[in-house]
Order: sequence, then C-alpha cells, then structure tokens
Amino acid sequence: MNKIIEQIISRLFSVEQSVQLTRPDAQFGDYATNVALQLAKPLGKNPREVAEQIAEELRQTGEFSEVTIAGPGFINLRVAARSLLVNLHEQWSATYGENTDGAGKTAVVEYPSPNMAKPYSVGHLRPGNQGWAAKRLMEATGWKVITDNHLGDYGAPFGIWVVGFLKFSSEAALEKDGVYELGRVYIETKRALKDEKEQGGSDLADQVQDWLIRLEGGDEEAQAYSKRFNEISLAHIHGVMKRLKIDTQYELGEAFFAPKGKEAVRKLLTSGVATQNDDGSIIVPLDEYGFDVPLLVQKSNGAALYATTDLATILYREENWHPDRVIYVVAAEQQFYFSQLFAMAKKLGVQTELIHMWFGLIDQLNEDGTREKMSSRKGVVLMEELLDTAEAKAREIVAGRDVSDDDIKKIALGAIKFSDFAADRRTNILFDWESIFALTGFSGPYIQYAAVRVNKIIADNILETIDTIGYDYEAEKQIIAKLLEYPNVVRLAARDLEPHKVSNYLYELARELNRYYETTRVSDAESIEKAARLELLGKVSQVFTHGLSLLGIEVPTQM
RNA sequence: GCACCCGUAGCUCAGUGGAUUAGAGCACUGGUCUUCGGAACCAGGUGUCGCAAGUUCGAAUCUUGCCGGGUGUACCA
Repeated sequence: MNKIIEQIISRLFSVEQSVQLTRPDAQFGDYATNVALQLAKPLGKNPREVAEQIAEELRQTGEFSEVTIAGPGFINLRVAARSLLVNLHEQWSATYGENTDGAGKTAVVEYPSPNMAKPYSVGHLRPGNQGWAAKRLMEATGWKVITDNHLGDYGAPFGIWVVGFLKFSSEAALEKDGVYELGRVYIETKRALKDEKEQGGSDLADQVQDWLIRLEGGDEEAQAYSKRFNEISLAHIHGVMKRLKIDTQYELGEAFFAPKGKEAVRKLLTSGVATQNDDGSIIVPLDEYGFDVPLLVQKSNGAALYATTDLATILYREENWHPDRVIYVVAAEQQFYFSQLFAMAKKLGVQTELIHMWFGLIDQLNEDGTREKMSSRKGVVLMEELLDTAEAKAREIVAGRDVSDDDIKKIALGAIKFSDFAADRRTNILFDWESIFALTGFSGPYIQYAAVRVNKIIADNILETIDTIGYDYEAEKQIIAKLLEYPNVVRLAARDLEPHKVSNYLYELARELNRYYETTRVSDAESIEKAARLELLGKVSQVFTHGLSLLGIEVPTQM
C-alpha cells in the first residue's frame, strides 16, 4: 500500500518520499499516513492541499474503500478486509516474517557466559534469554550466526576454590552437594579474604596466588583440582542450560584465550597502541576516545586481565570466523568497560562491528518497599530452584487435565522467559515470584494458550479445499491486519536487538484472537466461511509458533 | 567530580522515524457465560508523561538546563 502512495507522490510532485503507514484508532481508518505534512515544507505548499491531491489520486486507484483527510493533513485510509487478505497471501510463505537483511553476513553472539565459581542463579537468566533471542532474531533476518559461551573459567576463582576447599570443606561435602558446595566455599572464602585484608593480613591471599601460579606452571595437584572442580561446575551449567533449552555452538572460555593474551599485548605494544609504565604494567591510553582513564591490559606483576583475554578473543574470532559483528550479551554494569574495550579494538584497527547488547539489573524488593540490586550477599535465587518452582506451579494449574511433563516444562519456561521480554531489555527488572509466574494477561502462558486453542480448532476441523472467493473476511479484518504487521516487527526487533517488540506483538495478536473467538464461530460455520476461517487460523498458528520461537518459547500440545 | 541509564495510572511496564482523544497488565468493581478449550471477553478511572525553557503547525518522544534515582569510574571478573 505504501508503494502505491510513493508512486503517486513521485508522479505528482517528482520527489522520492518513503511512506510509513500507521494504524490509527479504528474510528479514523485502518491505516493513516502523515506524509502530506512531511512534504508540505519542502514543496512549499499547504499540507492540506498536498493531502487533497494525494487523496484524490488514491481514490482513483479503487484500492481503498474510503480516503479521508483529517486535522492538519493526515490521510486516513480504509481498506476492504478482502484486499488485506489478498495482500497477506502475496507475502505468505513458510518463513513468513523473516527477511534477508543480513544475507551473506556473519554474527557472533556471546552468551550466557556464566562465572563458573558459583551455581547458576537467576542473575544468569537474562544473558541466556536475551542472547538466545538475539541469535534467533539475527537468523530470522538472514545472518549466519555463530554462538559462543564465553565461560568465566579463568583467574582468581580457581585459587579461591582450592584454598577454600582445603580450609572450609571436605570430600564428603563436595560429594554430597557438588557445585552448591563449591559455591558456598567460594563465597565463604571471599568473605574470609576480605576480613583478612581489613586486618592487614595476606596469608590466604598468598595461598590463592600460590595455587594460581602452580596451575599455570602445570603443577599436577593444581591441575587435578582444576579439572575436578571445572567438571563439576560445567556439568551443572550444561544441565541448567539444557533445562532452559539454550545452547551454544562453541564454549571457548577465558582459560582458552588467556594464553593468547600475551601475544595480543605484544601486538598492542608493537603497534604503539599501548605503553608500558615504569612498574611494568601496560596501559592503552584512550583520551582521544573521550576516556579520562586508560585501559589496563597487563598488571605490574605481568599477569593478564579481563581486557587482555577479551582482546585476544576479538582477534581470535576475527582470524577464525571473520564476523561482521560480534554481540556481547552482558549486563549493564559493564557498559563502561565494554566501551573502553571497543575503543581499544578500534585503535588497534579491528574492523568488526562490536555491540554490547546490555540489559538492566534484576532488582529485589526490600522489606521497606525500596528496590535494590539482587546480590549474592543478600541471597540470590538459584536457577534450579526457580525452574523447580515454576514447574510445580504449572503442574498445579493443569492438575486433572491430561498434560504431559514435557508440556508442563514448556509452560513453566514460557512464563519465566516471557517475563524477561515483557519490558525493554535495558529496563531494570523487578524480581518477584508473583509476576514471574504470571499466567494471565500479558504473559507467556496467555499467548501459549491462545496458540494451543488455535491448534486445537485446526486439528478438530477438516479444512476443505473450496474456493473462498465469495467470503468478505470482515470478521477477520483485525486479525489479518495484525498478521500483516509481523514482518516489520521482526525487522525492527532484529535491527535494534529488542526482542520485547516481538513479545508485545504476540500479545496483541493473541488478544485479537481471543476477541475474535467471542463473536465468531468456526466449526459450525457454513462451509465457505469455515474454510476461509480455518485457513486464516493456520496462518495465525504459524506466526505464534514462529514468534515464540524467536523468544525461545515453545507451544505446548496441551495445557 | 566525570560517564552511561532511568523518571509515564496505586504497582509493574509499553508507547516505531514527532502526529488526530496517552495505552496494556496487575489490583479493584460490575457484567458476559451450558467454553469450536473461560489461562477468555466486555464495561467502569485515576495521569501537571519528574520540573522548566527552547525548536515546531504539532513534543511523553528532539535540544538545553535543573531535580530525583540507579550503575560504573586502571592492577576484580
């Protein structure tokens, strides 16, 4: 439709103007455009006059049942439902909604990158969800996507583990509680280190360093500990990711890149990007990028830092995967760090587009009603606990119905994941058990339920292949119009890496469908209507499944 | 101090590249209802869109300044 208007404008005024159609309040029309207002100034004409001219041409086309002008020069359009359907049919395919914006390009998406020292907690929920959505959105827009779990498996945590294990734990406790014992030991040891530092001591800290040096030196005992603890932690991470139904192709952690850090630093020095201080530390000044502090890439004792392994990672990916862009799905706290890292990469001549797809914090409600960032100090909710609770809740809801275990898990995940996509990812999320398991209103299960209903109706009725040419589709108009919006929703969500646009859209589609059910029957309709309606519901079902899959949510068979 | 983010209904949040009368969910009240699956639908209402200026035919949206909150700010990751 916008093409038609663009052609008219080109013919009337000899200018190329892209036209955006919006969906105004139903009383004004089905579609609206403000293009006349945009054109008025450059053309030096009265906007209403411009609108009149365009409107007259639009009436001539016969495509619209009504063309009116409102206010200062808005053009409101009404279209017959049947023409909308024809429009939908022309665009329809098995991959409706997808596009080829990113064809021929490669993206690396990095998630969920948990720290291995502690058990998977709700703190890791967002990078997994948002990262998965980023991957799916990129794929849906034609990109080749490489996913990589950048595990936090290097550095001080290992030393803390060993020291803590020897001091605060036992074989029996580790045997019994596995990663949870490791997490407990890690937190307790961190606290002990803090206390020691406050008292001016360094005994424990020295031991931690000692173990790290032994590990790097290839010491057998240190390696045995490392291997054992890592195996326990990794098995746990894989287990939780499997329950969350997310995975990555690669799992190249910090430990993999750490040895490559030295070479990266050498490259920084030889290219003149970095400078060495008298104490041996190496920094990259970033004044020209607006930073008042430089980025430290090597400690005075020669050890590597986060920035070092991250730079090595960038170089490795460039060399091996040749990505056009790399998306880091990491929390908002690290915005400053990533802006420094990206500046350093740019200074070194890295061409890859580096994007920090950051997301807001997870807050908890204090007893006095104020919000505060969730922290392990105050007690985090563990991911397995969250999943167990969600599944128990879902099981309770479907009690008495014949719903499989698999479907119960899909419902639980649908609720949890959707709550992460309810708001813009940058918004801080308030974690509370009530809203994360919401089953009504703006929630994952509401949409899943709508999808299940549609599928049931499709399954229970036979679609006859009869000509529906005589059907006007007026009852289905809102649904058809909503379906027509989908490709643009996907395009915008992928462009801005904003999966919540998809969740908002799916909710609107589900609501449209529920309204439709209230007034329109399918199974006992006349055969021509029934065929037309079933065929359309099939399209709705496809969009539900597709859209939810972009969010990592599945449609249950029963619920 | 500086940098980034945020401030929209009682609460949680949408609001595309400015656009006709600012929207959802939750909560509250009433209604629909022998459900093609009611996890539904309909109705009811409250907003100085933090404050103030500016740009514009038009600002929740753009610009600037203030106020309030959050996060970060080289030898942690």
